[in-house]
Amino acid sequence: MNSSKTVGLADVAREAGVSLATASRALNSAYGVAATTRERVAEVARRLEYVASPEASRLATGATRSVALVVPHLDRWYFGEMVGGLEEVLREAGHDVLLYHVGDPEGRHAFFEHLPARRKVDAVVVVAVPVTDHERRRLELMGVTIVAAGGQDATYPYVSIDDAAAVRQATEHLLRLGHRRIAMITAVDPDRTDQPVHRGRTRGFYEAMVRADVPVDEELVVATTWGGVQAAEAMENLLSIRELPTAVLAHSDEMALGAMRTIRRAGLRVPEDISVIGIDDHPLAELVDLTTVRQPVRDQGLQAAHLLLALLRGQKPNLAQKLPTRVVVRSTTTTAREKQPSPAHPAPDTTSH
Amino acid sequence: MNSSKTVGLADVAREAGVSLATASRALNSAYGVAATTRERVAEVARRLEYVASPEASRLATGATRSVALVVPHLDRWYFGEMVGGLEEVLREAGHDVLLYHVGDPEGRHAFFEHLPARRKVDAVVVVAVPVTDHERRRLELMGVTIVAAGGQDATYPYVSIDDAAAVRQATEHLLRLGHRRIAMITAVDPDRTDQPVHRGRTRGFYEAMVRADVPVDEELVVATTWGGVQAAEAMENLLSIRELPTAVLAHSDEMALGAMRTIRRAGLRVPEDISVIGIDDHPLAELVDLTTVRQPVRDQGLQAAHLLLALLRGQKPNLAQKLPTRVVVRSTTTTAREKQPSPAHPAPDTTSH
DNA sequence: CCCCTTTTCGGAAGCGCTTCCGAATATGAT
DNA sequence: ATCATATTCGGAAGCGCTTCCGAAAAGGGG
Repeated sequence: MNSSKTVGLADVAREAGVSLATASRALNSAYGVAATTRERVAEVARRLEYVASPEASRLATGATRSVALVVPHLDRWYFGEMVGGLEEVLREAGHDVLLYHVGDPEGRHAFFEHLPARRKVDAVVVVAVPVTDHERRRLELMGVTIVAAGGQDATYPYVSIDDAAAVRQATEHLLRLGHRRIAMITAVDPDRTDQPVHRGRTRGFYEAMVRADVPVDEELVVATTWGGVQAAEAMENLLSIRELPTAVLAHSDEMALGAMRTIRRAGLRVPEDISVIGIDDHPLAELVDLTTVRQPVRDQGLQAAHLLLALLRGQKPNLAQKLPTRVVVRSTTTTAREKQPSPAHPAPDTTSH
Repeated sequence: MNSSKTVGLADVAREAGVSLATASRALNSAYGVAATTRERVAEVARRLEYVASPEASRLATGATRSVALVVPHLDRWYFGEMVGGLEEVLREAGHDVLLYHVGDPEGRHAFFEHLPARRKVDAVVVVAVPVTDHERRRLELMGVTIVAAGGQDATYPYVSIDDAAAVRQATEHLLRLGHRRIAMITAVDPDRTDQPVHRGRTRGFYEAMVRADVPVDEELVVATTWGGVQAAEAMENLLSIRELPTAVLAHSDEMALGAMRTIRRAGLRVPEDISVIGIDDHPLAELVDLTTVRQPVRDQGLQAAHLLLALLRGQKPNLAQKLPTRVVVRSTTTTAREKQPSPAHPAPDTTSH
């Protein structure tokens, strides 16, 4: 199966009539080798299709030239997009990208206790995963550079969006349309019991409301985990309130879609009866005409990777980068209706219990 | 930054009072070391938090214990899900997972010409990427085990779904609802000009139609690249046909959503005027109540990984596995209408030019 | 109690590359 | 032409681990 013997540096050196040392220097275009020699060696290497053994050079140099990506989910658009961005610049910079999925609590625990990436990477980027103090300490045991991509984590050099600003933009969009009874479905990370809701995003909402001098009805802000069906359920609660909201702001597009499903099933119309706005600008948001605030996910990945590379090079980059967001108006938001709508069908039974 | 010196095998050996050779054997639980010795070494290793240098052991053994994942997109649900499945079992089996994104033609070319994974992995899994003959030849240069996950490729041991069957199921669902004028929006891979449309899926449609003895109107099958907005445009063409279809079958859920947007913008209703069915059961499909045929994506990843591991172990697993699909009925399909609907607004101008 | 087999372990030779150091040769100034 | 300096290159010592091979120790049978 395996064609012939793999060619090693020794073969190249012999063929080019130089020593191993010179061959190595020539190929790494290091200083101290005559231009003509370098060219000759390079030529031979090309002809022989020589590929350096990464193991050997890593052993010799100590640098692994690879970085670990620690990701909590792979199956959500946000993470795929982020990883895509990271991978692109990392790969172009000649680094290998190792993927570590730390989904559920057990997987998470396993990762931080065993540190499978130990001794294998020069750096790790945690994407949108809030690390506990203990986990941080474990990570540091690896003794490598760490950066955060996305999420709300200031423990490491990071690039993300300004979550508060994003929600503020969404809220202001609704306020501008005349909405006053604005509901918010906040997201909480299921793995992190110590931090009940998404702090930044929630804060942005309150900021915009007080700034506009509109009182917020606490009944209208509900929390749930990320995910459409969870948000759909949360929306049921919202619909069981006496005085319905005229608009709802969800912490993600998936959640917004879930809310819309509940609204429609209750016989209400979007946006005539209730406006809906999400966050992300998920690719499908365009297809369902969802108004949302767009965040540049892929860019966050790209920037985070650049940040990491700069750090690795010993430069002093900007350690805290926030990328801008902006609202994309589509057709799920409109001006606030005047009076309470009467549902065609009553809302699902979610009265009290 | 780096805490103390990393402990090496030599430290463990010294501390345990044995030779390097014995320490190595003890830790790899190889044959030929007394149980008590083994235990003592293990204990010391644990206490010192010893972690073997993967570089060194790889260099010495020749096995890399890592596998490359070659993925054409990272930002689409299907691929994230697939990668998630692969990563899970591969990681549990102690392998590292290297990610290689081969998106556009240049990236693709770069990958197959430079073979960046060369000498770095024991195996590669190509996920849903059809490889050309030339690419196949390049890949083989790596001299490693190869499997395919998803997609329509029989060049390597694979696990995927039966594409023809999936579309047949979708078509039969529509036929059962009384539809006769069924349109299909087929997907074509933009990187593969030599293979115009998705063969399997397209075939399944024709099979179901002839089996039901319903003639297919060639005007009703249109091709486009994967993606919602592309499908939306394709749908515009479909709506400019004199006698409208009563149902449309899209090759993916994203495409189905695109089609729905066009239909609704044309003032027609889904499903009353036109039924829509997709393929995949994208997580958002549930939220928008899209009827679709579900394919087990994550399972394909899991199975593919197991297949790979078996191959690596020298076993003889089933080299061609097809996982079942089934239609999930939601609310975008209903019985065929009797008469031509009259659009509230005329369809967008797509008449001839 | 001796000799032969089995078990346990240490020495040492790599794995394929990088890099320090010094030798050899070339370059330039005087 | 001469000497100091700069350039180019080869020898050799690792990087941290695995594993072959043989020596030493332990076990067993007569």
